Amino acid sequence: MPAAPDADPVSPAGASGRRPAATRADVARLAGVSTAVVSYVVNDGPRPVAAATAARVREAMDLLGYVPNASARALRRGTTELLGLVVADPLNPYFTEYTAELVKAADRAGKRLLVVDSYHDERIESALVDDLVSRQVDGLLFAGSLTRLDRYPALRAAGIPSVLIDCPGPVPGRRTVGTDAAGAAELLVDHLVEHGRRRIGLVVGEGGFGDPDPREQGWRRALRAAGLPDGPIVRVPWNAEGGYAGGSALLASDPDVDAVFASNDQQGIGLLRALHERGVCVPEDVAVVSFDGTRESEFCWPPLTVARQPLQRLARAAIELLGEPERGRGTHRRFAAELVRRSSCGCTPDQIPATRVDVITRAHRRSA
Amino acid sequence: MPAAPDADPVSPAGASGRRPAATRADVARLAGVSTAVVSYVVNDGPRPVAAATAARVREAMDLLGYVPNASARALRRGTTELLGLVVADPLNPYFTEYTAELVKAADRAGKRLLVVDSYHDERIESALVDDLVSRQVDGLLFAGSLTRLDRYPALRAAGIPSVLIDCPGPVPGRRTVGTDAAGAAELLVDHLVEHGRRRIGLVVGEGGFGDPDPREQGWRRALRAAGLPDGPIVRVPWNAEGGYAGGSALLASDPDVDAVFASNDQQGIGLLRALHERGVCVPEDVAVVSFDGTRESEFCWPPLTVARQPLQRLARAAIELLGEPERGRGTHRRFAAELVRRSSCGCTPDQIPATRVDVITRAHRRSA
DNA sequence: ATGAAAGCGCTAACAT
DNA sequence: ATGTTAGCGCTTTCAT
Repeated sequence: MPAAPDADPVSPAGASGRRPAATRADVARLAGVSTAVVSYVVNDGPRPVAAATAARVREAMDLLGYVPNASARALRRGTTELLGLVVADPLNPYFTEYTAELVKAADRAGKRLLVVDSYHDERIESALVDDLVSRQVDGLLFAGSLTRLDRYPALRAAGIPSVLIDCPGPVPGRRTVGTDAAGAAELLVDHLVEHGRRRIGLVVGEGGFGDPDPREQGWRRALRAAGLPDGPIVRVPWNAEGGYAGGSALLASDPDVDAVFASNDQQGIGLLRALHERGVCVPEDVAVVSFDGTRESEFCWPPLTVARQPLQRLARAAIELLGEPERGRGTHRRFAAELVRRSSCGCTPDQIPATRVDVITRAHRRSA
Repeated sequence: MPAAPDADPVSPAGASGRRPAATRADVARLAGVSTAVVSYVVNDGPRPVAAATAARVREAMDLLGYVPNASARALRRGTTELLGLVVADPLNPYFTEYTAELVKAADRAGKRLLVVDSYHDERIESALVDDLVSRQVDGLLFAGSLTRLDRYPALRAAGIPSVLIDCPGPVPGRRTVGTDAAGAAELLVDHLVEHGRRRIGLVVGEGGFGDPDPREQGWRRALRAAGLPDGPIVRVPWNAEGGYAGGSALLASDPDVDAVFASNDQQGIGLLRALHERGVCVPEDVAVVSFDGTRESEFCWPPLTVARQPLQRLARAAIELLGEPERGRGTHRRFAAELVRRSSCGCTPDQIPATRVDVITRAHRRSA
């Protein structure tokens, strides 16, 4: 006799009218065990199961194409293995690269990341946080904004831990991770000084962390230490358009500028364009350095000398911090940026360590 | 006397030992109604509730800081309002920009996006898909790989719809959306021909869609139509390093090349760097164009002339497609790319429409 | 307009 | 080592 349409155990239904997914009870019935045993097999505990029984259960699961229902499990266990990430500026490659590292770091901890974009809009952010809380995320990460916890009573009430992941300094009562931005600025400005630059401008973002932003503090401190006067400052948005506008303004206001520190890569890249369009040579006429060290900084022209943020370590620290017990006074994990010499600062090829593309070139020469 | 730290009714528990979250039953009790009524209020249906009663319920919810439990709701309703997105190449800005648009488009449909990165690894992808199925996602989006459905029986068995979102052409039995890549290549090569370029090379990726990749088909077709011989081809990875290596190879093998079409922006950007390092002027000596039109293509130097993919429309189409009833033969939604003239092709300023930065510059001049 | 209650799939305490 | 079962929070049918 012809098999019923449902005979194929793996994809038992046609395109339409598929039969309901197998549950734990179906598996138990087919394997001739109780539902508890199936649970023990699926979760590898908490009770032991005889090897032969476990094998029968696994066979039944395969046969039925059984997939556990995460909603039911979450309801029962009270944990979703889900983390929320709220990104204020999802267009900035710094944050997308950071996000990729967070996805990896979460994965290592067996968690999935629910990414949500707020575009710096408090109302959007608020609705999104409510949704994440409702979805019972085990933790919340905030990127690119100093989200105030008291705006989200639901978060606090649910006792969901949260971390500010792009935070140059500690915040009382909060868990924070970040790169020492002031130190990075000093590193960069010192380097420009070593190259003999004397009139070093600053392009900085609007509404950063603290006032003045640590990047500005570091820039100023390094200038003082070198016995140099403050260079011109311009405050613009944290993006390439901002850097472009800032570069134009700087050039117009102070023709003697011989170097500029851009507070993030995007501003640095916009700045580069402003310089190119005016026929200003980089680094001969004006040296440029920036903070972040995203991939784009390596492939613009000329390649940007940067203070690179250690994204992998930041991401892992952020995930770790979520798991740690609450400490009333807050916890800050600070990382140092690393100076990456490329050519925009005035370094010559012999001063620049080999990069990925150099390796490519060499490999190509060999094979040619 | 100082208020106890716990006095705030909204976050009633201290940092530790917080009390369990309020449930629907708590709200019902406080409002003096049944749990069903609370449901009706929360969901605005399916049964009507008297205005006064609804107000009482809402008050009780506020008082208790009640947040619905999405896991319980999902368990009961069988839908999570969650979509999965599997990204093969999360480092490519094209996909991160696409992802941001998908997040927005999903949001419009009241859904959240669970983003997961496969890094082109089938084993990782497989584990990730299983997890997403287990989490009961309402649909699955695959970016950057032609994932074969038959590798995921669980997906099929669960009847979860999926869409290939970066697909230049139809695939039998699948839902797909994509830009007409062959048409985009023609658009670009035609444009180079108009600029008088005669020896137009191609940098293309490895293992694209079909064989040859539509970009190569379009490039060849446009050359034939112009009565030009095929230019040199080089096959390299779909990233900046690939474009760099490809550019180096092209230049070495064929010194007469006067233009190159790069199959994506990243390759175009790497190519630009190879050209710069060799002192080749763009566009004077070699014109460059690429396919994608990511933000980075606008801010590299010189700005790249590109065929831009309509990401917002693609993203919306992808989300829509998930909601449509299954059609056995598959559905493909194709979009045309748009030619964006910038300077890398040889267009002069008067041939280039105003861009964002021009507007910035003008605004700056006015205010100066 | 509202209430009572079954049951979604799973886990784990308590049986045996 | 394995079975039984209560109950997680919610939706919705069926009463009233």
